[in-house]
Amino acid sequence: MIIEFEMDFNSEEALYLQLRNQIIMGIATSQFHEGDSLPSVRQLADHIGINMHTVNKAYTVLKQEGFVKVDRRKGAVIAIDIDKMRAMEELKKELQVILAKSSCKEISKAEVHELIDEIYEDYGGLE
Amino acid sequence: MIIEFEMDFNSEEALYLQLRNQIIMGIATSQFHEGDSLPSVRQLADHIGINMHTVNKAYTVLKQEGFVKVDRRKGAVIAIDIDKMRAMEELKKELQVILAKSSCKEISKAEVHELIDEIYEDYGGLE
DNA sequence: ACATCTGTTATAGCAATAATATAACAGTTT
DNA sequence: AAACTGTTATATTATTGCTATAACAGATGT
Repeated sequence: MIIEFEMDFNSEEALYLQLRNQIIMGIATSQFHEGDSLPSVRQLADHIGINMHTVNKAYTVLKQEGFVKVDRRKGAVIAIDIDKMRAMEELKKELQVILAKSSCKEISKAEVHELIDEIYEDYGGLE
Repeated sequence: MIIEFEMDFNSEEALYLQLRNQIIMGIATSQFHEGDSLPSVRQLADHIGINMHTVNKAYTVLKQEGFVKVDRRKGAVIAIDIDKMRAMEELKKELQVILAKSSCKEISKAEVHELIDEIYEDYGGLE
């Protein structure tokens, strides 16, 4: 299975974070499932034309954040560690800044809700 | 008017971004109003014990993002430029990553909505 | 007028981060 | 044995964050 990752080399966002984000969104959109193996660091690095260590850093972060476990045999395997409390706290902290910005720009609560629904449609999670 | 900013010098988050975020949240929570002047870069820098240029960078970013206009006489003045289209696009892009994370951690759509309402209570914006 | 405040600009230095390039090591698979 | 896996180590380059001085031009208060 080869997945297309789209790197923006002109972005301010670090390459390893772009990769991390796309993998997380890939899990949320069911492109990756629990137990799936991600490509090896060398394979993926060659494929998208970046350094091995940059991919490795993305995998290490994903491990740290509880999205994958890395196995010497199978490489990085999707394995979600659900620490919901921690996730809720992070979510709240991130939303506080983002919503403050939105509120200042006169985006209504209803509009935010609509946007949430729209995005959550693609994420096949719970209701 | 002196406002207390709480800097975390051990945080990974850059000081100028911490300051930017607290000012934006200050606007959202009506601690600052349109037309209010922020402290001068030197005053604020001395007050919180950081360099003048770090404060200046926060102000410059806030100007860039349309939250303040800086006047040679009055310093940095709260002046919100409402580019709603742009704000909506940014919001969507930021939410996509955050909600993907949340979805993976089994945070339901309903729980996100509750959190939004909770946060928006403090932001005296539109309904 | 003079001193003091404002933002702005320039230059420099230091530390940390991002990304790359090799290289080697220890397991696993074929 | 050869080819793959993640892991670790070292080194280099570029960029960023933060600090430190210093100076300039415009506005303000006495």
